[in-house]
Amino acid sequence: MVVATWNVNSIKVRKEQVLEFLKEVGPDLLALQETKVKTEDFPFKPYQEIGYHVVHSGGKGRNGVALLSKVAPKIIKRGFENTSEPESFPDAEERLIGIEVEGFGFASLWVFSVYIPNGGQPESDYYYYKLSFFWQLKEFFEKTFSPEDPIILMGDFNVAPEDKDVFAPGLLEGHICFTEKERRAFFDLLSFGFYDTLREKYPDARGVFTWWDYQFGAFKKNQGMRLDHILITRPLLEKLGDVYVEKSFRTKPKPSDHAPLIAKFLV
DNA sequence: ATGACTGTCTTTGACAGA
Repeated sequence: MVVATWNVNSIKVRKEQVLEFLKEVGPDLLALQETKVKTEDFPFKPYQEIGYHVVHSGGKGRNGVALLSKVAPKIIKRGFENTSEPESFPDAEERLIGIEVEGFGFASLWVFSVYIPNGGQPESDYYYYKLSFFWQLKEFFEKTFSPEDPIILMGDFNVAPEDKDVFAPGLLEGHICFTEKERRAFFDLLSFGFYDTLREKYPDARGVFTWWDYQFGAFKKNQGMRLDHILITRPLLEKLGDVYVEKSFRTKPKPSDHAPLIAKFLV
């Protein structure tokens, strides 16, 4: 089983690149974020034609999450369910989508694509919305699942968890996506029972990033951040193979500012 | 000159992204 996550920064602009990725890498499951389209405008057809089931949840011009799967989804979930204050997260349906599939040795495997809010300026209202989104997401998993359930939660978390996840920790301290509160919120989510696949395989690796600013020649200098993550529960951990960033898609003409992150499992 | 950002819509500038 091969799974991948990719913030495409507009599916309209990246439609062909996603098709190319599916043909080259052939993931069983692909999570997309920032599709930036209403569901009726999502280009389902090219992906369905090469054998993928596609579910999408999004709004006009911003946000938007999708899952592409070789296996047909049994159940689809959009946004938060069973949480204490779902009305406080009006855009949750554009930021979280999940499917239940059967296969890869699992009677029930849940797969989620998530796009955590960026947060704007640290300490702003939007920043606290981002932190609350993390807490609500954890509560969603606590109320809906057990850490013994096979779950893959992947997407753009807009947090670089540790110093080794950014190119210049001193320079970026206090910068959005790298503040202490955001990093705590990320690890609090992990405490549900999630494992960060990249760190399980490469605990000490430096310079492994998934996002590079479009400005300042950042990609060329590998001045990036590790903001995209594939999280898994324990039943999947023992089957984890390699995890890597497919940087080639950041070098193509008109790239997304994020590169795909891929995890392979021995099932 | 060895760098220059890229999407979207309320579109020809503002704004969000990170």
